[in-house]
This record gives sequence, C-alpha cells and structure tokens, in this order.
Amino acid sequence: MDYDFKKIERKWQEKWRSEGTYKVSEDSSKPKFYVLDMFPYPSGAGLHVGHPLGYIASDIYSRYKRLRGFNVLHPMGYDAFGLPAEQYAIQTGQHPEVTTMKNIARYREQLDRIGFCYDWSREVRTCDPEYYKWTQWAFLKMFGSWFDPAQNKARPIEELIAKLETTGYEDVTPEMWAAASEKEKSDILMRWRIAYLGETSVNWCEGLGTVLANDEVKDGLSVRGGFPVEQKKMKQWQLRVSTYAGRLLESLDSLSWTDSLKEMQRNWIGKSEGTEVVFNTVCDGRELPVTIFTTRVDTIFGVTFMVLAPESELVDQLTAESRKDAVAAYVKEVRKKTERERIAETKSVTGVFAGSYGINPLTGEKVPIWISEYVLAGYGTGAIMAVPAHDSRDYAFAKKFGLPIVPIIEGCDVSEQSFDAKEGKMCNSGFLNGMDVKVAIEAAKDYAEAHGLGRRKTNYRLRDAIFSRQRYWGEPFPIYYKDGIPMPVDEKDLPLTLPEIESFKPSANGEPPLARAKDWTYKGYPLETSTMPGFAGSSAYYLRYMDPHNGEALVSRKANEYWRNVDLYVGGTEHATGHLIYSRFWNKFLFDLGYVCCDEPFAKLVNQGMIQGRSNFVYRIVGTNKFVSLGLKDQYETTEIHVDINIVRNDKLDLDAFKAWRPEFADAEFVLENGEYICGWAVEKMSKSMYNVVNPDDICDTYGADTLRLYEMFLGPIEQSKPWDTKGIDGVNRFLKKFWRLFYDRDQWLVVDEKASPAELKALHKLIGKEQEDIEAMSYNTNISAFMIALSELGECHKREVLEPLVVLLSPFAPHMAEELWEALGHTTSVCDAAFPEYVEAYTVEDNVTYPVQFNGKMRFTVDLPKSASPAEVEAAVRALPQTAKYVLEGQSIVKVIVVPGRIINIVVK
RNA sequence: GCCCGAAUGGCGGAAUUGGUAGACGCGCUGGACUCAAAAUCCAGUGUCCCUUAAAGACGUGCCGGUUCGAUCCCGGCUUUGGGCACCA
Repeated sequence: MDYDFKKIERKWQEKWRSEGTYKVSEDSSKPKFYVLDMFPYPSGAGLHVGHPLGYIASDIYSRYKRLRGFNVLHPMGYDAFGLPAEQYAIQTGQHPEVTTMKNIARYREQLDRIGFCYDWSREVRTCDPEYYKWTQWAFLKMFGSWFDPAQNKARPIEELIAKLETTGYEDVTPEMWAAASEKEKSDILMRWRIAYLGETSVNWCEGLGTVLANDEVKDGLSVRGGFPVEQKKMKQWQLRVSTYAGRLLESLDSLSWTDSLKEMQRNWIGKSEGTEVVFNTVCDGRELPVTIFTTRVDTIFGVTFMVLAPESELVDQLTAESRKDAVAAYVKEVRKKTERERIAETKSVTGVFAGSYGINPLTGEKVPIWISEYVLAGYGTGAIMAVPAHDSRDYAFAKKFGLPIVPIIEGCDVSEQSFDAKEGKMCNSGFLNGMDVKVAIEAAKDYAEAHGLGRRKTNYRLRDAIFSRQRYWGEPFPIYYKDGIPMPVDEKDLPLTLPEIESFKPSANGEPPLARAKDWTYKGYPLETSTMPGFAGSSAYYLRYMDPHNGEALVSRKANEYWRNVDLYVGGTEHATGHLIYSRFWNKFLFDLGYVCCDEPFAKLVNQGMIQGRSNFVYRIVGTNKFVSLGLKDQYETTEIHVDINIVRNDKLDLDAFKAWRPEFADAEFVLENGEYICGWAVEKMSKSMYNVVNPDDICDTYGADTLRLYEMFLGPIEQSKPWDTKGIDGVNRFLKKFWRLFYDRDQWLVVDEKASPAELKALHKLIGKEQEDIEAMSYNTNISAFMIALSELGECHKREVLEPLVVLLSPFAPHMAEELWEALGHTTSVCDAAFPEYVEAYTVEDNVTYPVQFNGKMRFTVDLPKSASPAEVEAAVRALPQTAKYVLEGQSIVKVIVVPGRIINIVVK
C-alpha cells in the first residue's frame, strides 16, 4: 500500500468525529492540562496558512500531554461578534448572523482538514445567546460591584451602600446620602461601580459611527478600517480597569510569559511613582489651590511656569477676565483637531497664557499659568509644574514662548536642550543643594510630605475601558432606564437577546442601530441601545469552555476547580494590550467575587510569529507585452507586476498558466534565461491584493495535512515571524514517505517481530529523550530534525519493537499517518491513548570515556590525546597544561574527563 | 525620542548557553536505477590558496576587551524587526 494521504486523512477525520476521540470530561483520576488557542474571528476571507501556525503548535502539545497521561482540555470556538460582519451587513443588507454562520462553517471545514484534536462538543460562539448570557451576567456583576481600595478588590455595591448609610465614604456623608434623591443616589454610586456610565473624552470614529477603546486606535486611526478618530466628550459605559492597575502589574511577575510581552503590558499599565503637590494660585485676585503631579519634586526650585490641559475643568476658573477670549479660542481650536492631527503636530508647540499665576510652595515665587495641549486632561491631575531646564517638553514650550529656564543641577548646559537625566548634584535648590539627584528626589518627597505640601502618589497610565459601542452586532447591555436612571435587568431574564432590526445603519438622528428596534423595552422602560465591544465576549471564553452547556452558571465550581486556568495559551502578540489585559482584569474581578478559583487566567503564554507572504513578481518591458526573467531584467526598462504565486514554483513561472491567468497576458511573450522564467520575490503581508495568499486547503490537497503540520513546524521556531515559502516542503513530505516505507513496501507489510539491535535501540531512545525535551520547550523544528536523523540511523529497520514506539512519537506531529500505522500494527484503540514510550538513558550513553577524578575548579581545558589514553596518561596530560592550568589544578582533582572522538579531551570541571 | 529583540553558508535554520561552528531540511553538482522521465537511492557541497588532493589559513554584522579558548560574556558602533510615544 502506498502512502495515500487523502484516503488516510479522510478516514481518520471521519473516525475521530464519529467516535468522539477528542471528547474530554472532568476525570479526577488524571492530572488536568488546559491548552488554549486564541479563538479566531471568522472573517469572510477564510484561513490562510498563517492562521494554523499556532493551532498546530498547541495541537502537538495537547497530543503530547495526552500521551503523557494528562487529561487535556483543548477546545475551540469563535469570536463571532465584530465589525466586519456588520459593515458587510450595512452594505448588502444581509444579516450579520447569516454571514457569520457561513464564515464559521467555512472555518470549521478548513480546521477539520488539518486534523486538530479539539473537543468540538465544547465549542463556544460569542454571538450565541446561551453564551452571551454570561457576558451580560458578568456585566451585571460589575455594575453591582465597587472596588474597595482598602481591601484592594471588588466587593458588592451593597457594602458601599452600607458604608454610605453609616459612616459615609470619601466626600459623601451619611446625611448627604440620606437626603439624596433616587437619581442622586444613582449618580453617587456611579462614581464607584466597576461598570459605570460616565462622561469622558472618548475616541470617536466618525467613519465607523462608534466609539473605540484605546487599544482599538493606532496612530489616530481606527485599527479596523483605518478611519480617523477624534476626541469627543460623551457619556459612555466604562469598566473601571484602572483600579486593577496595581494588581495587573504585580501578578505579571508570576506568569510564564515572554519578557517582551510582559514589558509591553508594563508599559501599557505605565506605573509611575511621584508626588502630588499643591500650588496656590491667584486669578483676578481669587485664590484657588491646584494639585499637580510630578515624578521630579526635586526640580521644584526650577519651576518657571505651570501648564493646564485645555480640557481641564480648572481652565475656566484660572482664566483671567482679560484672557477669556484668547483662551476660549485656543480651547476651541484644540478640540477641533482629530487625534491624528495632534500626533502629526507633535513637534509644533502650541499654548496660551491664562492670565493667572501659581505660587511655588517652596520658594513663594509667582509663576505664570499657561494652557497647552501637551498636557493631558486624563493623566495625573491635568495640571503640571513646568521645569524647562530638566524636561524636554517644558523646554520646548519655554523656548517658544520666551519663558525663563533655570537650571538646578550643577554644571549642566541648557542652552541647546534640557538636561533630563537623573544624575549630577543639585544647585539653586535651597535645602537640596549639593545632594545627588537620586538622593534629592527622595529628600524632596519626604520634605513635601513632612511640610504638608503634598503626598506621594502612584499614577498609572492604564485608563478605564470604554465599553459602549454604537453598533448592532454585539451583546446588548442588560440595562434599562427608569426615568433616566440606569437599572439592571433581572438576572433571571438573561439573556437579553439581540432584537431583529430592518437596517443596520445608525438611525437618522444619529442613535445606534438598536434604537430602530421595535419594542426595545424592559418592564415598559427603554433599554440601552449601545452594545458591548468585541473584547466583552472574548474576556471570559476560556472559563466557558470548562463547562460550556451549563445553564445555571458561567462555569460550575466543580468544573472550575478541576480545570482551574489555562496552562498553555497560544496566540499572537497583537492582543498584548487589548484582550490580554481585559481578560486578566475580567478574571480578577470574577476571582474577587469568588466565582473562579484562579487569580490569573493564563499561566503560560506563547506568542506564535506571523507568517508573512512571499510575493512573486514578473517584469514587463515597458510598453510591450513581453516579460523578462529576473536575471536579465536590468537590461530593459521594466515594471514590476505581482504574479499569483500559485502559478510559480520555486520562483520559476509556469508560462502556460501565466497566459491563462488573465486575458491581457494571453499572448504574452517571454525573455527566458536558461530556458526558464525566474520570478523576483519579496516578503510582504499575506493578502489577496498581492496574490501571495496560500490556502491550507491547497497544501492539504497536494501534500496532505500531516505534511502541512510538519512543515509549518519545521519552518523555524514558532515565536519567530517568517515568510511562507514552499521550497522546503518536499523535504518533510519525503520524510513521511520514508517513514511509511518502514512499514510498507507497496503492498508488502514489512514489520517483523525481531529483537532490536543495540544501535537501533540507541537511535530510538535518543529520539524519545529528544522529543520529551523539545516538545516541552515547543522546539518542534529541532525535534523534526531529530526524527529525520533517527530515521537515517535506523536504516532498514522493520522491527516492531522499534517501530511501535516510533509511531507514538510521530503521532503529535502527523496524527493521521500515526493512526493508520497504529491500526495496521494491530491496535484497536486510538494512538492518542497509547502511552508515551519510556526513555531509557542507558541506551543512549555516548562513546565518551569518563574518568572519575575529583576537582573543584571553575575552568575547562582542551588537550590532545588519543581516545585510548589511560587515566594515568590523562592525568599526566592535565599536569602538562599551561601554567595557569597547572596552578589551578594544584592539590585538587578532576570531576570528569571526556574523550571526544577526534583526539580532543574536554576536562569538565564543576 | 524611549523600551525590548534579532544579525550564523546560495536559502530556512542548528549548536548541550564558554569547549570539534554550520545539525536537519531546501537548493545545487555528480552518480546509480530507467528506452526515457517521474519517484527512489548513494556521494559531494562555508570561503580562500591549488590542476587535484593532502595540509593549511580564514570564517557566526563591524571595532575593541576578558579568557588557554568567545556565535555565547563585557564596552562601543551598524543594520534590522517589534512595541510605546507629549503619561509630567
């Protein structure tokens, strides 16, 4: 029987499905292991070869863990709510659900062909009401909770209400609370609810007609669609993620994530320890204390002006009568700008004098107060003290508006630029004079606190997440408005299902699409018309997989305590500051309220690299329909044209296919080199427009899924981005064929029950040892190499004793072939349920001669000696080493001397 | 501008993290089988010197350092990928 991958793969995929081979359930007799892929958004374009990279990696790991006796949870689902389906719906009128379901079916078909061991009975779809019931439930819990800074965790809002009634909380006294109307009480609680409705400056995207979260905006453009985004004050639902900033930062240390990803999250959370200092201000004779935030109190003697953010509430109070018009004009100007314009103009400095003055609390000096967009309203207090000598932004501002620059560090030159470094000795700084800057920072903080001028304060850049989207295709908020007061829908009435509407466009008066829904009410009151953003559904999906059909809870306590959290999470870095922050926040929140038992959702995370496309080009001679091969193109004036990579093989163009590709090339002529047309190439993003998309289905057709799996892993380390290049695919395909031939020669079954030779056992066990090591480290490419070496070492070995374990070792990589051979070997159960072969080190010991001698140095030496040298000769050789060596060896002894074939001795010293 | 990471043959990439650099695969060259091709198998394949071989020299982006010994450690560059960017 030849290796007929098509027949084999179809057979086993069918069998896995009908027999439920990959179905798992809680089994307390086995240790659990949870392997998760970031579930995909099912786009209309289908999968390309880049998508399965991570899926294959995690699949191999899952299969390996199962062989090692773990009960492995390896589920898959779809992040099915999202903008593209809705955009498509607006254009075509087709319901987003219809396109989404169609795309899901297509994804499933493509995924199934690759032979993943997903337990599909646990599939989740975020757009399924049975699923989003629990997204809405979590939102209600957040609405019904507040973050208690004393306990550093979320607590039921009832506890806050009790506080308000008895002792009061912050600036709300029990008397105020008792006297408050229902509406006022709602407003008060809104200040602390974890999910809250609040007015803030949001990223408004006109092109998409919705607001966006910070991570959905890049360079002032929407990540989806690339439309400009502007700042707008709007009342939106938000999640108080910022209250978790400290915990999100701290527990990062306990995670096995890559350093670079942790660093990204650290930067995004942006902890900065500084001081809040109160400056008294004077405006038209009125006094007003203003709090500013600084990380460099030590530079306070160098303050020459203060700056307010244009959006700051202080602007009105600190604008002098005489400056009103100028300030108003400036603020209006700034507001008009989009985020993108602000970024583009980073280098230009703008601002206006407010006409008021601040009093330096240490020097009593009076400094002018300015307003400038370089100060952000959303960070710190929206007001700063400016020290132009030691802050480059303040410096640029001072230069532009002719404000004084006072250096306070000895010997620094501020004639050209500011001196931002935290080094040197202080001067012009009263009691700080002569101190080293780093010492001065602490001294100044202490001084400010001791004299009641300010207090230490830790600020985070992490903002609350804006949670409303003015869209249709998302989870409806379980919130209704009773006389304008937001009220939660009863838990028992969940899910609050998405209503049918006639058009998916925003309504004529600019309201979200849900405003079009008939009878969008609850208990006779209007329901919220925004929907939740994409990250809502993806924030807790890993919990739902543990118990996907539970109608009573997001996840039962029993299932959660068994599966706990994700042991291995595989996905791209693009979610570093979005999904991976929100998920952690969401999980911590549920943890605080006791719904889940782990504080962190993803213990270990591996980022697979991106697979880029490898585009091919042909070169048309300008003005003709003649195409010149790459090597000769410099002799002509040519234009570069992308050519479909499906008609190019190893950079050689299939001329007939090219002529048939497009009508205008039908009568193309060619200038060949050595009788062939060689195409140029470049690495680019894989996309339709560059004709470089490789569909995994095509690879499965030509080579089979097992080859695809093996090849994607053989390409290089999974974390690395690399271009897709089919050049080497024949190599792994050959490997599989060779593997097959150990069992079959055409129809001849070759396997015999003979005893394996020492050399064969050695080859086998070397591979077993290597596979354990490599798969644990997800170093699949080197493991496949080891497989190839083992095969060539085994030569014509057809012994069952060797081949049976070999099939098990192959099964994570090429499951279809492994199953087929496993069955042929007479097994009636799946190879998945085989045990991983036991590694016996004794078989693999190298030919190295080891001399047990004692030594306690810390060096290694190289000496020339015949392999047959006796211990005495080795000793003598060591004694003859260079002077330094001899010296170190004096009176000590050697641990291990290895004679490597090739007459060289390594004396390994521990 | 700031913060990470990377750089090794014609190509993708190995190297027990200080001890035989270039595993494995691709490609290429030659050979076997074949009427021929495909498939398969065998041998060779870092560079230079050389008719060839032996032998040798050089060789992990560049310059320098530590070391008996550096792809690996240290200092200074260059190129490149990614992230952040008025966060006081």
